[in-house]
Amino acid sequence: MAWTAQPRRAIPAGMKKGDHLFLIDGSGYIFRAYHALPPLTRKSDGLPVGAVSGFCNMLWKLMQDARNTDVGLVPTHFAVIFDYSSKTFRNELYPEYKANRSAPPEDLIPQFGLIRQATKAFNLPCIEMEGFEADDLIATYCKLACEAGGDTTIISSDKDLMQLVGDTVGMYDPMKDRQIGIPEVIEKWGVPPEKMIDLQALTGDSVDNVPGVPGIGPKTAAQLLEQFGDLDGLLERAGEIKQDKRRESIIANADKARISRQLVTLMNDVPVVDGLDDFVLHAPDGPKLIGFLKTMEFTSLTRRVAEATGTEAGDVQAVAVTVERADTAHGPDVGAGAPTAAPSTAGTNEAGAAPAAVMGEAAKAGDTPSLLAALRLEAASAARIDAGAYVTIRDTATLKAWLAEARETGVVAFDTETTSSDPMLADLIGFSMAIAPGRAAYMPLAHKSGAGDLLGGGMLENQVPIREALALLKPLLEDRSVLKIVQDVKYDIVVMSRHGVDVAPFDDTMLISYVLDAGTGHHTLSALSDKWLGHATTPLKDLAGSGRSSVGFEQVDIDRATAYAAGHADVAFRLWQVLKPRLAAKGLVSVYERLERPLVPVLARMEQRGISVDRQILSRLSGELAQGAARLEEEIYGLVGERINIGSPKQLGDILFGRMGLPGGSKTKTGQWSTSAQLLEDLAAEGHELPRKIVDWRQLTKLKSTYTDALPGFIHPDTRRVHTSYALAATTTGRLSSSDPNLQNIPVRTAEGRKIRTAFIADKGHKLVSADYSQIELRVLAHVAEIPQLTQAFADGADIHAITASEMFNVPVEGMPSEVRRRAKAINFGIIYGISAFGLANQLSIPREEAGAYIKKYFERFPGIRDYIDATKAYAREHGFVETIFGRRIHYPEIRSSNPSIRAFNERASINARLQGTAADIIRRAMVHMDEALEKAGLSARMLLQVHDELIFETVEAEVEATIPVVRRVMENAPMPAVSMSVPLHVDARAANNWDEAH
DNA sequence: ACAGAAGCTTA
DNA sequence: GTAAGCTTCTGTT
Repeated sequence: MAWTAQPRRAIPAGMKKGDHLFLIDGSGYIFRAYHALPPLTRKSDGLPVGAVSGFCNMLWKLMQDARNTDVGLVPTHFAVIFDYSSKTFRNELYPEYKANRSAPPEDLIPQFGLIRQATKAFNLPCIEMEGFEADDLIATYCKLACEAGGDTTIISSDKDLMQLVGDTVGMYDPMKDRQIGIPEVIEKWGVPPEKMIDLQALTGDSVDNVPGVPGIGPKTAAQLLEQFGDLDGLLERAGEIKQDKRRESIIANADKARISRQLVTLMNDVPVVDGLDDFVLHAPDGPKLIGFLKTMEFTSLTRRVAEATGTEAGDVQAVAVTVERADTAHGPDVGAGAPTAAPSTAGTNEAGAAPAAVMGEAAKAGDTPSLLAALRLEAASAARIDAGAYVTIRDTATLKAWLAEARETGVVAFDTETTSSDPMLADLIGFSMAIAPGRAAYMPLAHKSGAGDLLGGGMLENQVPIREALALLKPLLEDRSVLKIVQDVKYDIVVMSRHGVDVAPFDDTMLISYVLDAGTGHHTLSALSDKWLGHATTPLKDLAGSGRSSVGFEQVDIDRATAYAAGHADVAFRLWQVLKPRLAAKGLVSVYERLERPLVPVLARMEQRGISVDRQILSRLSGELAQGAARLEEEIYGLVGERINIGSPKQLGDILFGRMGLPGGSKTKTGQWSTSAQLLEDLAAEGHELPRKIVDWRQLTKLKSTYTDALPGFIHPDTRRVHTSYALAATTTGRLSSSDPNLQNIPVRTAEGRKIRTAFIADKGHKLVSADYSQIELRVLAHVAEIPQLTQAFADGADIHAITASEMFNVPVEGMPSEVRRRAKAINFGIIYGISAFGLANQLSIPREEAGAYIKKYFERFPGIRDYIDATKAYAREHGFVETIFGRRIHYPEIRSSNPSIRAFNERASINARLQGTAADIIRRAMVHMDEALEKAGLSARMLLQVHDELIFETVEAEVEATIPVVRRVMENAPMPAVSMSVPLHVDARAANNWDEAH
């Protein structure tokens, strides 16, 4: 139905019973849309319009939806409410209110004005008032509407507004398509709307700087309000609270709670100028609205509005918009900051060139990558995902039809459903695929009846047999002309590889997101779906339950499994359409193509190979550790006088610093005594017997529980090797991480710990080869900061810490005292970590002033490093990210925080990220090139493990001598040809029967 | 049963 | 001072 069909009210008159007022929290929406939607959607002239696009889509959708909903949700009155300025009457109440709000992001600033213009283009009133927040105006209009007998719906999900919810006032969250009434408020916060004020007064709000009562969160607050009725009752009878800390905190902070209550209470008697009769809804002026939308280049919304209003879009001219530009000429624009030396050839993988028809109808000649990216996003965020529309594939004929269609389009998203999150143990239960947005299917393969007896229930009927299914899938999954889209493809590659299927070529939505947005959150399917599609995926536990009562996916009802699994393929497909063009738009294609995608099969092979671990060695060590720990336990009990739980820092602290009265006890942030190793070591150095024994006990029990006892449990029943799992997208800097088990933190520093490494062994007739980069991060620093002395020292193969000490303290390297070198070494590490006087002082156990003096001295001798640090901070602050020398971006969205410690932390992290991230890129490149180099050299060596700057191989004994030079060459030349470093890289390599001796 | 804190392992 | 993951204890769900 066309919009113009909306019944008009002839005469504007206030409001009457049955009327319905819609109030949009415009300011809240802007910020939410900005953060939820693409960071950098831009119009073709560079104007950032992501939030405006979201706002217009929302407004339009809201009106369409509202018209289709039951009676009572059709608006008769409509207004959009904005904040006027940051200073309000609350600042007089409490000067710190919202004081830690940082300035809006640069690319959001021009959008404030545009959103007001959008509101006017929709023919809607745009309401704001100096000295009051939008929330106060909303409260006031709610009250006016209620008094007039009308209903109100507030378009927002802000908890600050929930206090207004009542019989005639509801809320609606347009992003999650969720109505919020009294039951929803109670469900979310545990209190009815009228108690929200008291709840917020207790919990406070760190974003707005509302203090609240420290230590009281929403759960505790709700429980207290339940018990005491309201805040006043609680404050009066606070003495009755049983928990010591809670009682004390509430008594001590009663004033804060009272001021917080004033701050969060919305004012509902603002002297507003516009009355409700000004809000009577009028039909939009088609040409006026379309003119605006055209100007903003929101093509698909323009088309939809034109259809609905019966306007011919082609007849409408774009209009002028006024923009408060922060700096559109130099903003973080697409294509800027491309890697200086990374080549950007298409590569040999057909996956790089998806068929134009699939990549999008909009990709016509003349369109820029960023325009395509913007169009994709607009379409995706407006689309609805219907889980009821998916198909269940139950026979080979249907499967063949889907496979034929996938081959035709050349692109297919798929996902596997299995029995385990460990791909080496996972059994295939089902397979889902999507060939276009909304066109997805699930093929159950091994679902069982839920009514399982001890034998686990029988296999259900009407499922394609796994062998047949795999035989049909294999040609498609291996077809070089069909691109497979998968979220976290390494998992599926390992699973399919165990069934003899070699998945290629592929795109991985998780990795694309990681390249685009490292540092801005997680890259799981659910997070990406929320962020880009505005679609909440169903948690697995909704289907399979959790904990004790959970069942395997094979027990999940097939209809529900279809909605879930096909939904994943559908979402992956849509995400790919949105995210892939953004790589080109932001100049990040080569990072994805060179550092991410090719590493996936390399890591999949490493994980599948695993490494041999000697059970007997671990078992013997475990016994020794148990004995040592038991002896220490008896000695500790003797000294303490009772059998405390040594593993409980709480009990330990109470005994050591409470009962025994040892000195120097400091506090953790929860107020407990600190019993850190550092502190116990200090006490031991003062001659106390007990702390030494505790430190020793901790070392033994740590080694036992984390390593000697846990590792045997990871030995695979079939391969009899240990298969770790590498995460490609878990760190912000580009490093890998390892888990299940983590083989990147196997002990090495102490003799006791190193024994664990002797259990990692080569097969019979084989050797382990360990090759590690020497000082790679300092070499990267010397290169990027262009420090002549350091570059020269590395070129000479000199002792870098000694050279640093010599420069700083004017002492010759010959005969240098080890203490002098140790301090220089600590400073060098400090630089890599984004040095602070506080941290260096801690590390060296010296006064902060002295540490500060060292740093000052260091910068005098190496002014280039100070310049590098300053330039990095400035760049990060301007752009919100830093880059490695290969163009990898690492984002620091909080770097402009007004909180000095948050800001300083982000500055240090960004300084470190360029160095750590570049080193991570270098070893990634080495790993990508390694297998081919070994094969070319006719060597059978296989890469098994990566530990950040070290690679561990297994090779037949006879080839050890030939392997080491190849490995060194590949690692040392890894930056080439993309980057030619001014500092040589150096790799040490050794071979031995176990990891301890090889390292 | 789960979440957070504390502590410890690595580069 | 950077970047991770795992275990134990503790308090809450």
